[in-house]
Amino acid sequence: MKASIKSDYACRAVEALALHHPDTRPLRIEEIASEKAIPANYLVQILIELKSKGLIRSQRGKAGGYLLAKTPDSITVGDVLRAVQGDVLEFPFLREPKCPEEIKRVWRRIQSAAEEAADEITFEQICAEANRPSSMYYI
Amino acid sequence: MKASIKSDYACRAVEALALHHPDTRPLRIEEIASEKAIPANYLVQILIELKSKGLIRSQRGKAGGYLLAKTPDSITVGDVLRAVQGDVLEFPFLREPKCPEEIKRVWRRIQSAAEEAADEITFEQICAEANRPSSMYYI
DNA sequence: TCTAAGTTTACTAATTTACTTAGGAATGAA
DNA sequence: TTCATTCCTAAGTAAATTAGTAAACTTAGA
Repeated sequence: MKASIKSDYACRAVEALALHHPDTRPLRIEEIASEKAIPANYLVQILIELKSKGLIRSQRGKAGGYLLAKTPDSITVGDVLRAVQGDVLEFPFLREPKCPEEIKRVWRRIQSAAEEAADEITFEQICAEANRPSSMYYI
Repeated sequence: MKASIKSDYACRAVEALALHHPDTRPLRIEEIASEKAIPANYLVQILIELKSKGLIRSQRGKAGGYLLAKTPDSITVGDVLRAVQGDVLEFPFLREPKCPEEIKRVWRRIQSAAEEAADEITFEQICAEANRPSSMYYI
């Protein structure tokens, strides 16, 4: 099971918007892209998906750009992963009748563990860590 | 993050060997393949990987086949996933310097949650569930 | 020495990933 | 109303991965 860089880009982008919050000036794609080292044309597609899931909102035209649609404490990593992937962790063979039931239960347990971990982390927490010197973790 | 069917096949194969345990007659690839509905030629490659990681062992020649190399209670789902994939859950961008540290911490938390869940499940437990009628789960 | 098993390597079609490109549509200012 | 600036949408694509298939080889027992 390998995570795609798309999830990483999505979280970095939401982090950028969360760090900008509650400023009401929209952030342009180019600003997010250069700040977070994400290819701008790829980022567009990710932002569209995040928008369609109601996590962020956009403003067109001059002085346009992106803003969070909710407060950073009400957006979790799980929300972002579900927006850009189907699920936090997907097990396509859960719908496969040939997969034994006791093995399906294994996959569901791992799926729940990952999902619960992702749903516990909000972007408010991530922003707090970003603003804190890293040396604090070693005290 | 989508799990590949290879992981599923690997767990089904180890389950077959665990259910057969402690019988010392080796199980042939064809037996495992037909019992667990896995393409035999693909299963070969998976069994080789499990063998190279020391989870199962093989016997060549006539009356050859596969056996567990350890007892079912000492093999976890995590062991099998690490054998056929690099890791239970892989985040390639953890080695990417452009990924912010606070985001890396997010991935590590999800990774740990999935890994701990996978390491808690042994094949002895899976065999016990396989031998139990499914209706027991609803009592 | 025959034969039934595992072993190894190579090949491949289909899909997914991580983009790029090109143009269209909205917004606000001149 | 025109124009620059922004987001929006669709299509295309090279590279990698997935999920196999196939063929030749090795080993061990009868």
